[in-house]
Amino acid sequence: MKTSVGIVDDHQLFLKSLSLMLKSFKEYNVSVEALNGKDLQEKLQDMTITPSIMLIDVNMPVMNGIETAKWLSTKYPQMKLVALSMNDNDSIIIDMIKAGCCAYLLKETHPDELEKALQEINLKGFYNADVSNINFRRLLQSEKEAVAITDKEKNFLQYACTDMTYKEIANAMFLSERTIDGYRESLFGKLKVQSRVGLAMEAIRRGLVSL
Amino acid sequence: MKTSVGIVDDHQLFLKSLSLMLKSFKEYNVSVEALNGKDLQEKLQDMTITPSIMLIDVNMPVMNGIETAKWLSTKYPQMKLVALSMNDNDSIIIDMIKAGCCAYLLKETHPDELEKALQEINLKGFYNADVSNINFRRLLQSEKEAVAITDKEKNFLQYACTDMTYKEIANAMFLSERTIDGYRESLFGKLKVQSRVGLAMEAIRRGLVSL
DNA sequence: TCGTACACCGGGAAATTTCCCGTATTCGCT
DNA sequence: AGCGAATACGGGAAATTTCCCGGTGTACGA
Repeated sequence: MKTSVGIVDDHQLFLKSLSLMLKSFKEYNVSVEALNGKDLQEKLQDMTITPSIMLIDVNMPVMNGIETAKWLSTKYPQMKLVALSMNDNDSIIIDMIKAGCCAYLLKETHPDELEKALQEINLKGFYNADVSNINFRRLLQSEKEAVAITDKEKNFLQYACTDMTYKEIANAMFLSERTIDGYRESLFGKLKVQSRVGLAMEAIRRGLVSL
Repeated sequence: MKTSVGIVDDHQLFLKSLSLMLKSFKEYNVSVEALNGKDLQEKLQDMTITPSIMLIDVNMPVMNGIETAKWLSTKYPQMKLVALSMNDNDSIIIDMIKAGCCAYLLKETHPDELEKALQEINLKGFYNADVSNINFRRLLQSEKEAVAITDKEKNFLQYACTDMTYKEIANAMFLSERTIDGYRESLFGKLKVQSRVGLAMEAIRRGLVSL
């Protein structure tokens, strides 16, 4: 009996070709392909037998990796979640693990490694690539709190990653500069930065703003 | 006779699975797989028959898409170059076309579209996806100048995308704050921004810094 | 040898960011 | 009714960014 796997990734080319590769693994079969979390929700609804392993891209529009992972881990607790990420300095990956992922994989991983990872997940329930050059120091350092970013803060972040001055942002958001000040202050604390550039960078890294 | 295709992409998982997909297309065969420009150079050296189409990822370490495309278009002028990009607002893509690419493809493209594109490139020598939602306005607007960024400026950009103050950057680069000032000024002009945040954002967008 | 381009540097000032202080309102909860 | 938490706001000041003014030294071709 083949292991049923699902994939969520907004890059169709990657999604489809990865699917093809998994199918070539003999032991695995791809039962769901979705372009984002929302898409996945709809597709899973119609299914009676859900996949036992789900590969989830971190950066997606509409519904990102974290939200998707959280939703899956509550709705389908027995499903094994695997985070797929582009860069190893993605501090968001720790959030993925907190959201219920039992493994992470970088997209520069070799296919053999992927197969090995899937095998191990099936056997042991998790996989941990010490082989991978993921930047653990950085991750553990920021591990303490799975910071919760408000919708308003997220909205402000969008503007903060821009050429606009705070005064312009305040006008655009119909708020006082002081209020904006508060958001900035709060986010500086949450994301552990001390300048607007650092804030913008961290926002990008965590996929809080889409570029 | 199958058409020989080469792929350059730093994400092995994508590289290999895309390769698998291309091979499944019947009309195509993958003769080279490389992780970056440098890697490709070495691998092409040993080949007598070079691929007629080369798929090139834009964002790569060691030797990025632009450099690779430039090198290929001078060394192998008859080779058809196709740029592969993650985001459609990648202003760098216009540089890829200038560097000799006859087509661009987004990674969220559907595989069928890819096959169609390859077909068209083989027949007409180019492919233009008006179907694609690429942001042409933005590209054309920034088309005028293929701004040349100095190595020193690129180095400075790395620091500019950081929490560091200019004073700290100056110290780290063993330069005066005034000199740093000059770099900033110059880059503001070249990238058409008016604040450090804007500079950092544009640097990320153009792939000038790796995040 | 002159001119010009270019990388580097400095003083100073306006604008913006960053960080203090504190207040008022709303809302849910006890 | 009181209380804490969240949200919005203001005055002011230090730090940093941004933008002027200028200068020196070196390299390179006319």
